[in-house]
Amino acid sequence: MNASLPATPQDTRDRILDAAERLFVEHGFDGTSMRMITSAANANLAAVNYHFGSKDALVQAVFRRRLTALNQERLTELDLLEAEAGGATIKPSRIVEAFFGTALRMAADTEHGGRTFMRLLARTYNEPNAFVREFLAEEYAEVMDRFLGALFAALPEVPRAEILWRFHFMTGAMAFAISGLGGLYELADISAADDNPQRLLPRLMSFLLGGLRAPLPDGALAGANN
Amino acid sequence: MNASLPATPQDTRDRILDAAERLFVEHGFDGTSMRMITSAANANLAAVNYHFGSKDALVQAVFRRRLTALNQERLTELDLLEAEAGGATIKPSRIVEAFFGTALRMAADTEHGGRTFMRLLARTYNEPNAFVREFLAEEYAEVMDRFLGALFAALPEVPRAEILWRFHFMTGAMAFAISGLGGLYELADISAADDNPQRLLPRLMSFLLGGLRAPLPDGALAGANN
DNA sequence: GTATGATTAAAACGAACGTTTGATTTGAGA
DNA sequence: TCTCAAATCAAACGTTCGTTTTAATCATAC
Repeated sequence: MNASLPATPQDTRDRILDAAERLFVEHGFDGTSMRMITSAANANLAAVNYHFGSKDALVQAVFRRRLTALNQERLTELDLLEAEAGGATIKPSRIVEAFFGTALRMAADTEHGGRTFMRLLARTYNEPNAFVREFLAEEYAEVMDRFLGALFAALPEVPRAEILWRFHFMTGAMAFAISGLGGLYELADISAADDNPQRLLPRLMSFLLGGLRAPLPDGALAGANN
Repeated sequence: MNASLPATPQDTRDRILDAAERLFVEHGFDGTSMRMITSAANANLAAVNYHFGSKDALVQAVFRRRLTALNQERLTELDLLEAEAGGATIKPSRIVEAFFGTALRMAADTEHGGRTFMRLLARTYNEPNAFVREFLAEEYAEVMDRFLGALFAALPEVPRAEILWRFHFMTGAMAFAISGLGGLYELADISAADDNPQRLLPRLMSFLLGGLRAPLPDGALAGANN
């Protein structure tokens, strides 16, 4: 009678993670209750606390499941770039592509939930929840250190503060790129939207590199700690 | 004994709005309870429902208090630009400055709560809460229409889809600029941070204009609905 | 076949939520 | 001074929250 049958324990865990991921994007962490999650996952209410311990631990598990792999992929790509350069300077565009390209490629994967997860990640950058921020800061620490270091080395003539901020701006553009054009553009000739996900990466990359290479603001070189 | 005394009715309303604004930034809408708000505002628990009707209505009031004025200022600046140009094309940089400059100038005002509000606004762009999204879409409708139309006219050779997306990317960069460097940059030579709010606007503007003027991605001109 | 450990199920826990009620206090005009 | 509407207050409403408990069920090795 049932198509998928009693569901092995591993199944339940994964169904909960999938349901939570999707609901967190839609309603946020606080706006998603345990009952919403478990009923969407066809699991008992107590299943979350049994498998994960608490709601907070579930949130962490949702991130860890994919974020660790994403950041590992980023580090691997950077390793390749540095090995390839062999001590010589790396083109900044390659570094930017390694960081933001991996994210957008994962966001383009609608089959295995990559898109859902990246949308969650994008909207979590500005999450006020304290323990989520701390958790993400820890997960990102090494990646940020490596990529910013690589950009500092690739752009020795640019003050580090400018690079830091521009990387932050680029992250904001990426987050919005992944979130998609919201409901704010409906009046403005929606026919022009063209939200083909295939074109999103080259679109974003052009913008990011244009911003990164832009002339420095007045006074950026005067007395800056380079 | 009391410094500010029994508090006139108008005071209570404003104290509630101020407290809510601040707490929403810190904990989000769902993470901020009526009891947190009223106790932070030195008001009775029932005061919110008395003055505003409901928690949702309070959220709307928090936005309306400042957002309407901000968007009005944006429209006025655009009116000036168009009158000044008198039918001729307007420099895109002027349009970008009119939209994002007003926001960042409000964000630089720490005295009258402008900074707090803009941080709230920035982190609300990705808010999943349905009724907040609808409310913001309505508040922004005219502004988006006018500014995108102005950019379309100022950049007639650029496909509208590209302009639309780049405006979206710029908004993301602005949102992150206002939110500030989070806890993600602590490992990477925090001494280089230099978060002087005076320098934020020129920094962001250089980046935005660089991104807006960047070469179009391959295929952007081929068969695009310009 | 039965013992065993892992998983699911149903029910209840106290706490916190947004909201409402009804009484009390306040302050300005008649 | 009295009046009355506006504002504040303490208390309680019913609901939902995350979590815990206890029993039933399952798979598997002996």
